Amino acid sequence: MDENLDLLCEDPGSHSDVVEKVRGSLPDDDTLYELADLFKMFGDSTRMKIMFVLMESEMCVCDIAELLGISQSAISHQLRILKQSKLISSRREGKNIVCFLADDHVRSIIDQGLSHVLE
Amino acid sequence: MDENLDLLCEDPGSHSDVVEKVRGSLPDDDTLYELADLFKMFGDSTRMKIMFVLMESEMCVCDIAELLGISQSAISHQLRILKQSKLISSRREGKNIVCFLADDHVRSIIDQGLSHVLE
DNA sequence: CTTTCATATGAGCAAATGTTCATGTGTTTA
DNA sequence: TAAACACATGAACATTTGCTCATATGAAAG
Repeated sequence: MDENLDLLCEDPGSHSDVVEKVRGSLPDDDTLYELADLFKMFGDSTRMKIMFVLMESEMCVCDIAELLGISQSAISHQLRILKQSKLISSRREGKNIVCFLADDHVRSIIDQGLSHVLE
Repeated sequence: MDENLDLLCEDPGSHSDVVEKVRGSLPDDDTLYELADLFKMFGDSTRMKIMFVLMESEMCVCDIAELLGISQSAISHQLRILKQSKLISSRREGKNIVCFLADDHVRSIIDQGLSHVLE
């Protein structure tokens, strides 16, 4: 038995065809880091809450802060990061800065995550 | 102009209908934290690489380590975390532990991320 | 049973992360 | 122009995170 095993860890120099094939199929490093950085945005509960709120309606900073019960400063810091990642945009409207989702991918990414979490 | 503005930050007690409506539409806290924890798994480049590899083929730990040029210990630590999140499973096969994706959502989540990153 | 190979794991450490606090910037209103 | 409001930002701090190094476990081969 086990004659079709091609994973040969004892031989570090010449690995199996499978390993070489997989090596060639990996995305380049830039793409990989960009991708990880993107998902990092969804990996914090404060940012997650902000995006959930903005999925329902655009909203100014202080309303987001009070709705979520998080300090205005904390919200502002996180909004800065989300804007850098091009996930959120904003416009000035009188005294307020109104924030909104900048990318429809946000919805589909969160939905994919939800369908995993909700079994 | 601006007569339809219903964001009233000066009045902290009674906020607009929109804010109240959004508050009711937010998922419960447990779901939110689970979701953030899920995306946290995709937010590290090492774990991302591991999942990319396993999207192509199941593979034992030492092959993953050598293929990615990352220490066996580091890989093992990350695999532990990924298994806790039910994203990866493994089975023993002789001396080796063969790892594989435990959930098809992994593919769809990564694909959604990729379509954002690749414009 | 002893050795070897594959993997797991704990301690320690450096770097990244998220918050608070204080203060700065910019816009509106008095 | 001065005061008030909305938001941004930097420093400081505590926590989390991901790695290395050393060592433990566990199956398999001799």
